[in-house]
Amino acid sequence: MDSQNGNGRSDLLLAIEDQGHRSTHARRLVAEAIEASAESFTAEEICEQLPSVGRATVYRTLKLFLSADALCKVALPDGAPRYAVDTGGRHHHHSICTNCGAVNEFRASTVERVLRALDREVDGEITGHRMEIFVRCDKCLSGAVQ
Amino acid sequence: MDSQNGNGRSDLLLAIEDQGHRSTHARRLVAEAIEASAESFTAEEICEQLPSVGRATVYRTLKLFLSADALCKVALPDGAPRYAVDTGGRHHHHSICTNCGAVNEFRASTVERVLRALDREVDGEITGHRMEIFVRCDKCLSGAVQ
DNA sequence: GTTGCTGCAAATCCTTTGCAAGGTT
DNA sequence: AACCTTGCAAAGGATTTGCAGCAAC
Repeated sequence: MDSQNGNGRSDLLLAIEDQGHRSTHARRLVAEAIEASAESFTAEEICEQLPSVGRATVYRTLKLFLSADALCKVALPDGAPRYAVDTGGRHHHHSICTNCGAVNEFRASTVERVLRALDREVDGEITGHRMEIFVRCDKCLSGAVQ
Repeated sequence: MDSQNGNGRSDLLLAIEDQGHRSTHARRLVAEAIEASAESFTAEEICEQLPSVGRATVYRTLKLFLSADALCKVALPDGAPRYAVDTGGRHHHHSICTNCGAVNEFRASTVERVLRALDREVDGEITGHRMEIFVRCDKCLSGAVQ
């Protein structure tokens, strides 16, 4: 659950530095806000928490984190977009609690197998996919959050 | 592939009539435009084809068709929304050709089986899911469309 | 004649872009 | 110094809403 590495430097920040992007004040603030958020969050929430950072910069920074695979963007059933820290390495999918917004990753080898099987069932050649699972997480089921 | 039933009345229209909605001129026009479209389409395309129908009405009508399960709404990898006629009855998923926009349904019993299996792998209780498969369809593969 | 529907324009939500000023290496 | 980033404000795309007039039942 520790979102900082031993150096006290944000993993998110490191991820984009690795891609040649600069480590700026605004980006550091956004990274910290993200790492302080319990569950998933919206871009707007970051903007509210960081009035000193322009909305455009927040979006640009989120996009950088996304392209560095340090963040993932999911959508609730109604399409409302949410972001969450992405820790897994390889390809994986996400489950989103529709009650509290908690996002979890799961590497479903089964899912990959199915996709391969679908290749025969589907017209054409599969080039990609999107898959999200909506849940009511254990915490919410046990009443921790209404 | 016939989108009209034997009565010459639009299936889309019938679907919302069954839900107690009125059969109006604007709705008839929207239904016809949809049934005349080859592959998937955007709301904006319908608006362009029907200058006499207000944009709000187009969206309201699309929403009605959606809630009657006569239409489906999918999103391309970049998130761009598209609509397509939904003919299948039961729960199913869609494949979308990223080249021509063709949308096909497939009832992947395998997928459902996997979802059931995931119940054990995922934290909490599964309440829903979203799954889209992106393809390059046979027609596009064979060069029919660049 | 009710009640539902329509078009219009304005509003909303999420996000991007142009640009001049300022920050980072 | 050279180039990247920033904040602001405006633009954008998709969709919704308020509302007065009109249409379907």
